[in-house]
Amino acid sequence: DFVLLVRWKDGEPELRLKVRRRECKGKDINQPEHIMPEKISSKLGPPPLYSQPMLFWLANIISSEAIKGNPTLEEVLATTPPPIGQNHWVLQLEESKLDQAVFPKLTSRGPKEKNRSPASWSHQISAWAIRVRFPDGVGLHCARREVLVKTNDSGYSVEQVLKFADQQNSSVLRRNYLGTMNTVDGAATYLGMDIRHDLTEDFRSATMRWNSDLPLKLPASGRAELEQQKEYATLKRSIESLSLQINDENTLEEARQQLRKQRNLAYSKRRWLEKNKLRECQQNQPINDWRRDHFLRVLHMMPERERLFRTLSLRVPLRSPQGISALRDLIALRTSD
DNA sequence: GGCGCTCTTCATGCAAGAGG
DNA sequence: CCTCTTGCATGAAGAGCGCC
Repeated sequence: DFVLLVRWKDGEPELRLKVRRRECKGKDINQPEHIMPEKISSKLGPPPLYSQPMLFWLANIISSEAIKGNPTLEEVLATTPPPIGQNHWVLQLEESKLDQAVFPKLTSRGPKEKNRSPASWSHQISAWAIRVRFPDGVGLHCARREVLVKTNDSGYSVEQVLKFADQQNSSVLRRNYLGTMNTVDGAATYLGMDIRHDLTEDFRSATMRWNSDLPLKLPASGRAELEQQKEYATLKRSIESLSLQINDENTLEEARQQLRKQRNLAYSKRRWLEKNKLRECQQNQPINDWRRDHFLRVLHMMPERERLFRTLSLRVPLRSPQGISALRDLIALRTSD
């Protein structure tokens, strides 16, 4: 279930999206629905672009040509709701796209038809965190937990929080998500002072290590150490001997198949050793000056990414020139090879 | 010690990139 | 173009954790 509509908000058109998860917790009835508005703001103005959910949804929707008539970004943003009489206008979706994966598998050649699986998500998110130099990775549920802690603290009823999280039993929320740290400002409450809401956040993230010098590839010293290892050397020799046998003209085709299989196993074993060695190097990497970073040196290689690097952190509305520029870049990245 | 939940590890297969 | 090699998805098993 997927409804995109446009309505007036403070004299300007605003896009709003409602999605219902098709699969959630292994059931297919009573799925939770989530609403995402285009405009999010506070006294300080809007949040940074990267945290505005409609940015990514809109880029996703437009690049997958999901709206009927396949309008451009500019046409979608120019859509205005009816003046009087009706509150909103629902943007019709392309029927054939409704079954398409919202989060498709992405390969180096662009999106694939198939859905991304939850298991691979969990792996990938952790890998992304390592890539942005958190040596310990990040669990899929860390973000969920942070959302639920803050939601629980925002004055909503427990019933609404549970519905939001699609949890049936409040003990799951209390035990597994809210954790041991409560957000009550005990001292201020007792003394009748202003209650603070920013006390626990830093402690929740205090164990997250970050190292700007985290190696993403096995350094030469690590590789040398690895090659000294007996297990690694044995593997290397067995791969070589298997390759010799495979290339031998006298080897029967059936035997060759078997040998290939053996070699593939050896490859993955070797990969596993290399990965472990890399993890070890990452864990032991001392923390150096954070300003020594390679990112700025390779940034120029993809203009879209270079612009996104600058625009995504700006605190501007989605419809601002910078917001539209970010949307265009995301669409370009998502549609190009 | 078992349970429920999640994350990590490990094995496997397939597709695509790299290299000759 | 063919073969070797790598990257990644996938899912089962294991580990860790808190609770009872």
